Amino acid sequence: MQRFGQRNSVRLRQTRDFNRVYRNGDRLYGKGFTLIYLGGEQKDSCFTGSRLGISVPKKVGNAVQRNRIKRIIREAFRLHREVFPQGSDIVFAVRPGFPLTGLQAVRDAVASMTGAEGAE
RNA sequence: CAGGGCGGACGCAUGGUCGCUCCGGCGUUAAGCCGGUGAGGAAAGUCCGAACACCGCAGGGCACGGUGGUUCCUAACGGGAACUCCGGGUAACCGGAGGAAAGUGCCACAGAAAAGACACCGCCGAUGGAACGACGCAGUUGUUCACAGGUAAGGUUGAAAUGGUGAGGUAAGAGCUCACCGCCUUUAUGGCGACAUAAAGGGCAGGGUAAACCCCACCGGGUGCAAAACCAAAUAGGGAAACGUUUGAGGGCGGCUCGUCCGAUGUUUCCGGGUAGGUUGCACGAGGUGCCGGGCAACCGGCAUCCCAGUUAAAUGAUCAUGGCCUGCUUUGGCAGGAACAGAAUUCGGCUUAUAGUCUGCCCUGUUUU
RNA sequence: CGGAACGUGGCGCAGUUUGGUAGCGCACUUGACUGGGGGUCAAGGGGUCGGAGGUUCAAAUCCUCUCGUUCCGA
Repeated sequence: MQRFGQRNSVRLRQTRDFNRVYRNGDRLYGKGFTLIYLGGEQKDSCFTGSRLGISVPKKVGNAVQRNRIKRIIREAFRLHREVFPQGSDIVFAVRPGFPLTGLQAVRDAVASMTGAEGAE
């Protein structure tokens, strides 16, 4: 069985990391969310893999609904990393009216946005 | 059996696989491995009260804010318990609570009047007065007037009208007098107290509103774990020492070693404050469970036993299987669907609000049977 | 974590302090002026005052709880 470890080092935690991605990153607009990513040569981290940050505004729902969205997105990133941009800092910005409730729905939505690079 | 009142408990379970936080162990470090651990009754709202930390502070008063039957519980509270009075309910039970006799304000419309009844329409006009008569010496008496005066019975209103009902009394009336009820005062008894009961007396003053100002009693210093403490980059600035100071470090203009201008603002080292960042604060506590004892109860005491989340762009998840619950279809089997409100953020004690459904204790009322 | 403001016809706002009639502008409807539109004039309709409970004779207004929106400080 293949292991998909995901420690905290693959997540964006610092405010300056978020700001750098927001300022210099490329954006992909999906239904109910936006994907912002910054390529490998621009990020100053020595870490080679991708890092993920999730942003869920308060308008989406109460704390239970926001936590559930974050957990689903994090699980999708862990199990289906091939559909996300490679070697980048990624911010998954959720918008009000986020329609995706299941793990597979998130994976398909991201795969259709990023195109053939991760669709296999 | 039906309806109702007051509570209490639970709020999916078990297992496999892949993951996450923290703790312990192994590993020189790292990568990692093994074991353990991980949301609630409201974690929510942030409406009160405290602990803790920093700042302020001689003492007292004012102002401001809060609380409001009594006694008790508690670290404290606007919380809780028991009791008192009032109101609601057949009842179990539920809800409310200082002062309107210190002062001020307000009470629209309607109504005579909305609070000091010298007021208005009325009623009376006994007594006094006037006019006209009767008998007539004085004077007595009748009628009328409604002048002085008496009165607050009645007056369509209004949410609310100055004790109520009945009788006596009167010119008409009036607690003017009486009976009952209400109210007030005093005394006695019971109770820690709120208050209750009884007796005697007063003839009745004192409309409502304090979630209007206010008065009385009690309480309250401010800010909050992003508090606060410790470690501590980069940049700028501060202090000290050394070097340098018209024998000129350094800088401006200029293409330039020259010229000209400014001129100790300079360099090095050290120190202190302190930002980003990190660590502590930070989970053994007014703690949980059980038993015993005290108390009507809230609660308190003793003994035994347990350790029970600790994140910081913020972990507690995903998926599969089995079982239980509910709903629909179905002859059983079975199939399909559903499972609420809601997520720790320094920590406790309360309050309030949200909540699919399940189980359960005590009590009240009605009906039936015995 | 702490604090503040707002919610009133379809829209934007007064009225809340000091409780008794809910008003203004735009919009809407009808009619007149015009051959018609626009415009003007006249008349009219439309509001559980965010929700629930309470105080009061009476609540948009006072008190308590609650919902939503917006903003501020660390």
